[in-house]
Amino acid sequence: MEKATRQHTKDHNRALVLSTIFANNQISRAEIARITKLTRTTVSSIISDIITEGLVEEVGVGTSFGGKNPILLSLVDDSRWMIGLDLSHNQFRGAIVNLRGEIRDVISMPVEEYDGDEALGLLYHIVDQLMQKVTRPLLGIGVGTPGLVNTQEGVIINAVNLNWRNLPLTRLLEERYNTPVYVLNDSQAAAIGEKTFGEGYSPEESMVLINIRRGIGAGIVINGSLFQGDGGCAGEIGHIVVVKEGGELCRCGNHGCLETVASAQALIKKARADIKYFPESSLPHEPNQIDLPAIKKAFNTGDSFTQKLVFDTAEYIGMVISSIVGVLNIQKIVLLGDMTCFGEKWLNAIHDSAQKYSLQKPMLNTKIEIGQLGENSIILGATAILATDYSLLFSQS
Amino acid sequence: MEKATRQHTKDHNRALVLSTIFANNQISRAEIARITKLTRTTVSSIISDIITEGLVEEVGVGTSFGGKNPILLSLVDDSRWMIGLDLSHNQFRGAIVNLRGEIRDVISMPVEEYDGDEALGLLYHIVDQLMQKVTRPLLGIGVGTPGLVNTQEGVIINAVNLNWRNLPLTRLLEERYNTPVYVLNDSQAAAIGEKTFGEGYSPEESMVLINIRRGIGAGIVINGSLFQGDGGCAGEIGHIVVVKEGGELCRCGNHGCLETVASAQALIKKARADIKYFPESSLPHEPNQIDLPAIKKAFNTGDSFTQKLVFDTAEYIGMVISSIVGVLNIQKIVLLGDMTCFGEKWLNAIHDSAQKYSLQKPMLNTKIEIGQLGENSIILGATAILATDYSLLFSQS
DNA sequence: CCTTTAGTTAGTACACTCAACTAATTATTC
DNA sequence: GAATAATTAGTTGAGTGTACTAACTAAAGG
Repeated sequence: MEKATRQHTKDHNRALVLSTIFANNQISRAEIARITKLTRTTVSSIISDIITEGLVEEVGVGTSFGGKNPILLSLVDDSRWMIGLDLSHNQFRGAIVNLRGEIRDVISMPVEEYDGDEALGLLYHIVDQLMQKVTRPLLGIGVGTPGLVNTQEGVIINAVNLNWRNLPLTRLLEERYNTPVYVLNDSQAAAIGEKTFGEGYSPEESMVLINIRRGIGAGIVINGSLFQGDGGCAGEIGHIVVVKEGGELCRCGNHGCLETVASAQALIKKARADIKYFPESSLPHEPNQIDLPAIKKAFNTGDSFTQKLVFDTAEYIGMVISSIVGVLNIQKIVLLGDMTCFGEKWLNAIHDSAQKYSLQKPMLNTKIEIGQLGENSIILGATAILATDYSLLFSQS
Repeated sequence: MEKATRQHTKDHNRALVLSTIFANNQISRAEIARITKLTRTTVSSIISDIITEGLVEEVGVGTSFGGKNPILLSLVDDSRWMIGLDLSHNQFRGAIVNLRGEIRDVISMPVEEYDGDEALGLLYHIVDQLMQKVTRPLLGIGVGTPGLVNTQEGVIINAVNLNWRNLPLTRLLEERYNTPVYVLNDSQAAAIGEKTFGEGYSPEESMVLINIRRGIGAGIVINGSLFQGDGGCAGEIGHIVVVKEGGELCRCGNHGCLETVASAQALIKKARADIKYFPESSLPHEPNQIDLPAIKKAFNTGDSFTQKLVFDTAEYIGMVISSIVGVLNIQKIVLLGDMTCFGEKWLNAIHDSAQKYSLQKPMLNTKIEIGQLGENSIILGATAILATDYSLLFSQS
């Protein structure tokens, strides 16, 4: 617990006003006062400050309801820019993003052959290029990376694919670019991204985002803020054992992890291995030709072999969701990643499975959905953590 | 988000000072100022207020380290009392508790034949009696009850054993006794109790308490405060399905829930059913004579049939813990309830199982322990939620 | 012309801070 | 061992910043 001062009060109320403007495209001072319960005086004073800082502007006059017309205020979307990085795919992607989560520029570069220092060099290269295109005040750099991350200290503890261990990425980037840096696990970033820039989330809501690609990870938002756990690896659900006996060996050393049965890679592997027993299947019969698009196509044509495989993944994902809901009773689960290409049917199968393995009551009110931001969620989440750190917005003027 | 005012600042700093005094048996104003980083002036002013309110008193003079002797302050343990109720056993237990969690009076009454309104009457009866013995200012009444609870609205949604449905207990008790009332699920209360009055917990820590008796429930403390989930039933882990195929029917309607294989009742049932196949076992061979003490005795003598049964429960509990740790990466798990009578061996078996079913890394730093407060944890937790609601402490004077 | 709403201005309240004070003790010096 | 300096504890009174109140102007509707 930290002591409270006037400054905290002020920062809090400024953040309150700013988030109210953020949530309402156009809004008057009086309306903000009604929503926040601050007095009109206080709101006017805060608005005057943030107009000076260029964050907000007067954009017109609203309609009167029996009195003077309100002056409408609006966020200046491009008054600050941020750089967001997504390191979790075959390509590194970097983007310039504004306060509304609109992407102003993107660079992506394949990383497949690189790892270790080379990968870091590629990262620098991308940021160097983006930096040259930054013509507005920069809030900072946000990074979403695979692997275990200690966000507080800004260290990537272990990113297997990139061969990074104990990489102090925050310090490296802050020294090189002299701007605030946040490093987040990719699934955690995606969760924050969906929550901040997706539709229909209230600020204090809890939600869990499950990111299913090669690996499987989750980002957990509790009462509106990211929960990272005592060791920073909350959400590492890919290695929960779901096949109790005879499970396949996982890269983590255990057998029967969720990743071995429900990831995109596991699905492809299983399809390639079993296709020879199902000559009637509409999947390509040459294992090397089986990839996710092929599986999707066969799935959509109703091929029963493929459907069985896909629904099996849904069964396991549903099991883990039932655990999550049983433990946390969080009523909003968002799914992301390649596997979401199987759409509604897959989603319903997951819901049925989750229902099957858990108490009816909590599950009835639980909504399982597919993420709204698609491939951008990680980049947007990495920057969202900057945009919602109002101290960054206030220190610049 | 709510607006911030001076009052919030003041309340916050008062709570900060008070919790500092709470955490240090005897402490001077100057030391509080150093710890909290408030100025000595501010600390003195706050102390003056809370001395007037009787919460704190000057208890002596400390040793000087080259200057004026500090005046030592101490919490007046009995300056406020609370009433705590534990409804989760065969007996209702009610107690008068002081600010240090010391029990000043206890009443317990068997509830076995009662349910519904009769049980409520019994509850009133206990509180009536306790109320007569309350000779200090009362902070309020805290209730730990089995079943699903909506704490915000103070409604017991469903307590099967007591046959309560949508019982607005908070309102009923507040109207009857005209004092603040909190109603919590029993496992949640126990978690708060352990955290507040147990040794070795830091205020902002996360922990999960797993309560294993007839049923199994968990209380989840995240960043120092109770997390109840969107529907108030976070921690309902007893009905996570752990036996995927051929599991026994659970009272919830599903098959293979954790409760059906790892609760005290499940253990007894299994022992009674299987004893006939193990004539060499040292357990009583008459099923009706098998109860928990008997099982404990056989377990401690090294009876292999009994050990197998007990370790099987540990295996399942470990599985669920592995899910919890995988999802939340919380490094402190506390176990409570009848089953803790199997001690270290059982605990180690749980740890081994959890290790087996989860990523090594997060689990290595996870500590699984047995609760420190024993049967009092629910009562103490129900009152802890009152004692740490500093607004209650401040509104009285 | 009255009422209502938006927004501003001037002054107030209050919680924390600062600087300077008193009080009491230890350490140092002669 | 007495005088002095230095340090620590705690208080006092003035000062500061932030939100609030009340009263104002401006502009619209009825």
